[in-house]
Amino acid sequence: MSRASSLAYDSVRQFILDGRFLPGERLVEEDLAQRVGVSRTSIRDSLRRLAGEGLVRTEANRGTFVAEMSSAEIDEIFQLRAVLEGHATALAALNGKEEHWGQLEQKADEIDALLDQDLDPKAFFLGFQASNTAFHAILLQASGSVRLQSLAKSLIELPLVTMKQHNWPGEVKVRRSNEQHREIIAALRARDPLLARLQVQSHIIHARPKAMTEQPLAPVALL
Amino acid sequence: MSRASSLAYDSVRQFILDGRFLPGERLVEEDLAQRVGVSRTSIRDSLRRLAGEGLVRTEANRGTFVAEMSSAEIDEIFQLRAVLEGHATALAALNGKEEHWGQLEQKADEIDALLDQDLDPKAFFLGFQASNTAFHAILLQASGSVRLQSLAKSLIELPLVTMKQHNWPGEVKVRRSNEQHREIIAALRARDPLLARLQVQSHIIHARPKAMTEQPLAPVALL
DNA sequence: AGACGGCCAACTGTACACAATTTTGAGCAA
DNA sequence: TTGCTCAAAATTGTGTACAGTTGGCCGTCT
Repeated sequence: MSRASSLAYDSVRQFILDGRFLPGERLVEEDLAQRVGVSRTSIRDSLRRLAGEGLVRTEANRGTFVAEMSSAEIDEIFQLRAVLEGHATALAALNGKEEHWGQLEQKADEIDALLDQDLDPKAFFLGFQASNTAFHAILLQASGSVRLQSLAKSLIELPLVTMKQHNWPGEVKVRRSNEQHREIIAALRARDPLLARLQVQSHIIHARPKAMTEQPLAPVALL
Repeated sequence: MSRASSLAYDSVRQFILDGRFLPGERLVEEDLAQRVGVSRTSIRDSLRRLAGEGLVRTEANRGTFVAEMSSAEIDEIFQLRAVLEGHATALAALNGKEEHWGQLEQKADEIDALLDQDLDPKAFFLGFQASNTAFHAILLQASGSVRLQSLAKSLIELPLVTMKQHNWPGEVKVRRSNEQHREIIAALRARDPLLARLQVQSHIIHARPKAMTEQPLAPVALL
């Protein structure tokens, strides 16, 4: 599973996350093979992996399609993230090292720097997304649980398939979100697993795309 | 991904869960292909899927091996199960239908029936495992969250790769475990999400294989 | 017109052949 | 014996050909 195969995987994944293929769209194997410059074999390999991660859906003898997600499903995913990352944070408060807190702070600083920079919306969003994703990745890493890390990581990127620019967060939301990041770091430094967990849960629940919460949400039932 | 492919997947999966291939053992593609009676292509497909579920581990250009799990990892998995199934149960208490409670009760009855039957250890264990797995599957189904269901299901079967007969639960543990099942059903009937979650968490933490808990465990940090 | 049925094109599923890489082990030197 | 080198064998990675399935198009019959 070397060169061609991982190139295929990275490329197709990128196509989907870029929005170059929209949710529900059919992914024709030979077409992808030509675009990436490898054979169908490697493309099929990557489609299987992506199906395992939930980014695409495969129907027998009919093809594979970019995953479509209803707002209910996205909400489900955010609740699961709250549960899993909350747990990860509690573990991090117990097991994490000093170096992790520093790395988290660095990502929070990056986000504050973006806020001072007055960029156009797209650049701002991409920058925020990069730093924010990194923040949560460090949190997961600090938990020390490899399995938890990979479960949560795949959940985190699922909504990106659907979340396009209509629900980019504004500057105000980002500012508030980063304040929460600081509070999380403080709870971790204090080695308070309960507080840290609650703050992460709240942080993630608040981060749900707002456009999709017009209809009444199912109760969160976190605690 | 029809006949040959799903036959390959089911067969290889069964080989691993049966213990016909032991943890750490190398899975040679052509060997599997001959045993199952399909071509390497289909075998490779199934190995990719199994790798996604964590049942095997694939190293580039070196082959794929049955997953090995340390007792620390197994403990990690049980903690994750407690978190996820606890959440599922809270959702079930809110969303579940009457029919679900009946199905759960039926599985608990099956386990009680086994206890009265005085079988040999292996038959007893297999019977218990079937009913117990079904119980937890119904619980997940009652949560109404498809994503949560598939995440938890793959976690549930991971330890089966390693758990061989040296840590089969005795009759006493099974009896206690089924009493917990009854308590969970009662909490669901009462539509008490908090109580139901706590009972499921406690139930799963108690179900951790005991042989592996001789060394001091990491704090559970569930709440 | 509408429904039925069969043919054709497009695509997925499977097998196999060849290329690339790793592992094995025989031969040899220290 | 131990360690090293190198070539053969075994095994995985990739490409391609062919088989099987699906869905649409078009003609025919009612």
